[in-house]
Formats: sequence, structure tokens, C-alpha cells
Amino acid sequence: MAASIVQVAELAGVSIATASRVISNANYKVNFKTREKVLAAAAQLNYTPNALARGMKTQHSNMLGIIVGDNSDPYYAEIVRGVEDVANENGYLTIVCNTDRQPAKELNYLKTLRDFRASGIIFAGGGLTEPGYPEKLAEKVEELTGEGTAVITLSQHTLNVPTVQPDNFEGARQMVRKLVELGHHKIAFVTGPSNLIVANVRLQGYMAGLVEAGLSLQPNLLWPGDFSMSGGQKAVQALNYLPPQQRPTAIFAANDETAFGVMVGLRRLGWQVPQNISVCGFGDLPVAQAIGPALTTVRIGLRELGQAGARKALSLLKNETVETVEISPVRVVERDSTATLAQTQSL
Amino acid sequence: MAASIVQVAELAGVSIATASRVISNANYKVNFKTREKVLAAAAQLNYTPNALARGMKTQHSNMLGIIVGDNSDPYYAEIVRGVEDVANENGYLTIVCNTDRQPAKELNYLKTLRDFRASGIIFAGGGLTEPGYPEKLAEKVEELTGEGTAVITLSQHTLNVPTVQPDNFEGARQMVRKLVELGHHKIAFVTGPSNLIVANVRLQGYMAGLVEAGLSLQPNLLWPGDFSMSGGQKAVQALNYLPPQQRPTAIFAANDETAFGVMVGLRRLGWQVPQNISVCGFGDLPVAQAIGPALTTVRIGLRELGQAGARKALSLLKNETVETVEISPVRVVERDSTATLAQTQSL
DNA sequence: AGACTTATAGTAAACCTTTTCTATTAGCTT
DNA sequence: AAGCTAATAGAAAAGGTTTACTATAAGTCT
Repeated sequence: MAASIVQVAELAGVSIATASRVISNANYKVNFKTREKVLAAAAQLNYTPNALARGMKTQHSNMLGIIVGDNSDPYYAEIVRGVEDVANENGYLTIVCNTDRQPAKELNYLKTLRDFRASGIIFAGGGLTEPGYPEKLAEKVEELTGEGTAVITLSQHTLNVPTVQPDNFEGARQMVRKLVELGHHKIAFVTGPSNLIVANVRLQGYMAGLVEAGLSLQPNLLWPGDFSMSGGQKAVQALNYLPPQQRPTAIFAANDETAFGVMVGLRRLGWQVPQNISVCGFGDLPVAQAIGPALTTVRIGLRELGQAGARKALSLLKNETVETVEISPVRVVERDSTATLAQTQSL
Repeated sequence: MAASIVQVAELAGVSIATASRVISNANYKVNFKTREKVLAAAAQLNYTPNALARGMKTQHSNMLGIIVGDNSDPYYAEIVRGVEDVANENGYLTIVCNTDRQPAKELNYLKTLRDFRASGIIFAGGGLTEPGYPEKLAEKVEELTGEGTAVITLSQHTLNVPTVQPDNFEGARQMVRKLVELGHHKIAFVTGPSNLIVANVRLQGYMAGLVEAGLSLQPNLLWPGDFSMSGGQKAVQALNYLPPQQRPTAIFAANDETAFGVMVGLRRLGWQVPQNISVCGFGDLPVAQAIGPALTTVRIGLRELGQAGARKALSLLKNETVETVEISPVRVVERDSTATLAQTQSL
């Protein structure tokens, strides 16, 4: 339906090659008058080059796939936005791929992206760790990289490809340090899903922070969560089963959503934050500032992370040498959900 | 780099045509043994059809562009998710296009989507109204539809293309049904501005709900409002002029903002929600959950809206006849601002 | 004047499919 | 046995680009 370059060439009275060169090949010199004729014809026909045909010829689709758990999760939404920023600037299309953390969906998208010869694939979330899956995924990804696809990850991942990642370990460690500075020494940790590497790295950071402060890990202050609000809400129930002396004075949730759940749960139990207990999270979602009390958390520049990831993928495509592991810094943001131990009245 | 169908055909010892038919043309009969050979060769070479080449041939890119203000805005994020759900199910790719509500960015994406011969384009937000822009946009969109692109909107828009919009009628009707289930039969309705179609449709739904429950419309329980908080606040004054037996036990506001006003007004009159009277709204603004008591309201299913939009675009592509205006389901979300009649102590 | 550059434009192949049209073979009918 | 149908497979064109290679004309050098 749309005009092709053949028609443009015809109308301009030149060969297809010349028309093509005017339209797309910037460094092939074509006579000024000829160029004008072609441009005029193209404008008249409202011509726009067929990116599919071009992609077929150049073996470059100019598409970037971004693989996330769920793009409506604010964490991923920010990353997607960052990717889109850079992709758009460079004339690339951003393909959003939701996996719901299901291996089957992830594999399916990998296949689809391969069908479309996506230029690059960015894995935003942590790797799934179902038995046998990492190997299977690695195999598929190797095929893709072998075929020239730029693949990178934005977090600790089972995949061994170039990566940009927030410093989860350091962030958790520093958060513990901050809590210790505030005087806390009974610090509970609400974990993430145990099959998620990110979650485990944060747990490692928490433990390292404890060790650093000369504190021992108390197993009954390690509460299982699942990165969800309801998980956080449930985790807090532990308070009911702990003798008063063993109760924590601060709760460190492995991500912000969990922290929100923790706060809801605490409110329901009649605990006030931060008067009776301190709460902090990890991630710094936009809402973290909006809720009351504003959440103390570890800030990950998610949008910047997405941008850095897209840039890295683009560099890879240009065959530039890139660092294998690029760490993007995080920092503790102290807000109103934490208080010093001295200010804390445990219930 | 990846294997092509030529290599598959070669390895299988058949012609390209036959290989192609095995791979993609389901209803052309090819001999069982031949088919097996081709399949084996394809598997061995890890062949996957090149979607770009296929798209070029079939004039169908299998891509859906979703144009939003900002995909990290939860409103849009949900819609994008809905679009992706349906797109993915049907083997389509979802292209996320952020415009930041800037005409230039929107136009630019329109061009890029045209370059890629996107199969469909879904406008999620309301149209931008910069002087002259609606006309310009309409022109570009007409080119696209003329070239076979399926274009739809998900809200009132300057564009005159098929659209999916939330089911205001059914939402109101179901809210009434819910209230009736809770035992209420004296249900006041605070209307919206009478010149607004949405407002009237909700009123119709309210009336239908009453009829369905065998209740008659009480004119003195129809309180005029204007979709604003102050309107809701004013409307509640009616309670003062009604004899106790005629007072409603529940108030249904035509939108959330009105409901907030109703709650403020009630508090001022000394009525407690939901102990003395139930209140509900329509829309499910994010704040609806945050206020105390959390508002029972009609949730506009953004995800469902996105799904319906994608489905509509797909129908359009299949040349099925589609309704120009289609409605997407909504659902009642029961929170803390409503109680059963039995629990209600009218004042 | 003849040879050689330079500037510019054209030819045709290649990228990977799908699909129309044609060809072959085997089996069946009369 | 001749003619027909059904089943299956192949040849080749088309879809819209890009680009290596070739061609032409004009200008420059000796």
C-alpha cells in the first residue's frame, strides 16, 4: 500500500540505487540536483523506507527486547522507561516482554525475539532458578549471541553475559551499617524469594553488615518473604511469636514492596513506625516517598539503570569493547520510617 | 548467521517451497515422510523463520505499537500490560512508545511505527490538544489507516477511529447490586454533570440496578452533583431535609471525587462511615485506597481495557467488523466504606 | 591527442520468505 | 490402453531494500 523506493525512483527518473543512496546512504555522493529530485519524489509519495526490508538486508532489525517480570510493577516500569529513552534516541524500537517469572514465557519470548532478529535483548530481572532452567536458558542465549544478538542483564543473573547491575550487596550492607549507626542491634530481615539471585545477594549484604558490626545472625530474625506486599504483611506476624526481649527494633525488608507490606502488618498489630519500630526497604520506588511515613530505603537509579543497559547493548552492537560487569552505585536514603534506638519504644 | 529455509531445504533434500510449506503453511498437504525430513532438518539447524522476511512477504509485521504518555505512570503501565497480554498470546510484539505528551515525540513515533509497518497502533491517553495538532495527527493517522494499519483509541480522543472505553453502565449497575446484596434498599445517587455522557451512562446503570432489584426510583434520593468534592459535600445536605424513614442507608457517588466530598460532608454532619451509612464511588483513583475508610468503588480495569484494545486492533486486522465504540469491563471493589444494612445504625 | 582521474549513475545480486503456477507420478475409470 | 484425477513436489516470481560492481561522461595531465 505504501510507496516503495521503486516508485520513488521512477517518479524522480533515476535508478533505484540512486534513490536508495539519497534516502539512506549518507556518505555516497550524489549530484545535488539529482538528490533534490529524489527527495521531492519521496515527499510527494509520502515515502518512508520499509524497516522490515531494510532490516532483512542489513541483518539489523533495530529492535531492543526488554525482558521483565511484569511491566506494571513499578520497579520494572522504571527500567523499561530508561531503555525506551535510549532506544528511541537511537531509532530503535523497544519491545516489552513480560514473563511473570515463568520459564515457559521467558523462553517463548526468546524465540519470538529471535524470529524477529531483535538486535538486542536486555534481561531486567534476576534469573529464574528452577532446576535445569539456567542451563537451558544459557544454551538459548548462546545461540543468540552466536548469531550476533547483543544480550545483557541488569542484575545478578544466572546468565554469563555483560551486565550492568545495582550494587545489591553493598546497598544491603550499608543499610545495616546505617541501622547500626542509629543504635539498632536487633535487626530483622525479610527475605525475597529464595530462588532469586538478587534476593540472595541482598541477604548476603545484610549478613556481611551484621558481621562487620560484630553482631551475630539470629535465625529467628530472618523472616521469609517473597518480594510482595502480602509477603511483608505475613512476615511481621513473627513478632507475635517472639518473646519481647528477642523482638527486633528494626526491620529491613529485601525490597520496597515488602517494606510496604511490613508497615501495613505493623499497623494492624498496633505498632507505630518509627515510634515503636524502624522499617526500611530496598529499591526506592517512586511511591516510597509518597507514603506515610516516607520510607527509608536503598535507592537504585532504575531509570538510569535501564538507560545504561540500553547503551551497553548498543555499544555491543557497534562491536565496541565493553566492561563485562558494570556496577551502578546505590545509596541509602534516610527518610521517616527509621529512628534511633534511643527514640524507639518497643512494644 | 541463523539458518535460512534454503539450508533447511537443502539438508532435507527437498525444494524450498516444500520446506516452507511444512514450516508455515498448515493446510497444504505434504507427504508424511517428507514433512518428517523437513522437520528434522529444521530442528537440527535450529531453524526459526525470519519474521522480517515473512513480514515483508505477507505485508504483516505482527507488531502492535502502544502510545502512552509515560509507561512508568501506573495508569499507562496497566494498559500496556493488558495490550502485551493479548499481543503475546497472538504472536504479536508490543512496542512501547512514550510521548511525554509532546506532539513532536508522538509524531516521531508514528513515523517510526510506519517505517516498521506496525500492524496496529493503540493510543492509550487522551488526545493532545495543542492548536492545529489534532488535525495534523488525524492526517497522519488517515495515511496509516489507508495503508492498512489498525488504529484505535482507549479513551475519548480527538481521533475518529474505533475505540474501547470502560463500561460505565455495567459498573454502576453492579455497584447497586452489591449494595442490595448488603441489604440496602434505600440507595441515594449523587449524579455527575448532566451534560457529560459518562455521567449519564452511570446514572442509567444506577437506575437499571434498582429496577433489577425490584426497587423503585425515589426522586428524592437522586441528588445532583458535578463530579467535584464540593459537589458531593453539598449533595449530602439533602439528609437534613429528609424525614428519617426516607433517609438512605447508602450513598452511591457518580465518581470517586464526589464520594470523597460525600464523606467529608457526612463527617461534618456527624455521620460515621460505614457505621451509620455506607458510601461508594466510581473510578478507583489511587487515593481511594489510601484514605480512611478505604473507599468501596468501581474499578476501571485498565489491564482489561488494554486487552480489549489489543483484541479490537487484531479484529480490525482480520477485517472483522468491529463496533466503533466498545466497552471494557469494570468491577466493584469492596473496601471499608460500605457495610451490611444489619451493621448500619442510621441516625 | 591519448591516457588517466573523478564524479556520478546504473545493473544486478542478495537478504529470506511465501505462493502461484507448473510438473510428475501413481492410481483409477471406462 | 487411453484418459482422467489426486497427491505431491518443484520452479520461479515477488516483496523492498542495500551495495559491490560496472559504466559513462567530463575534466585533467603529459
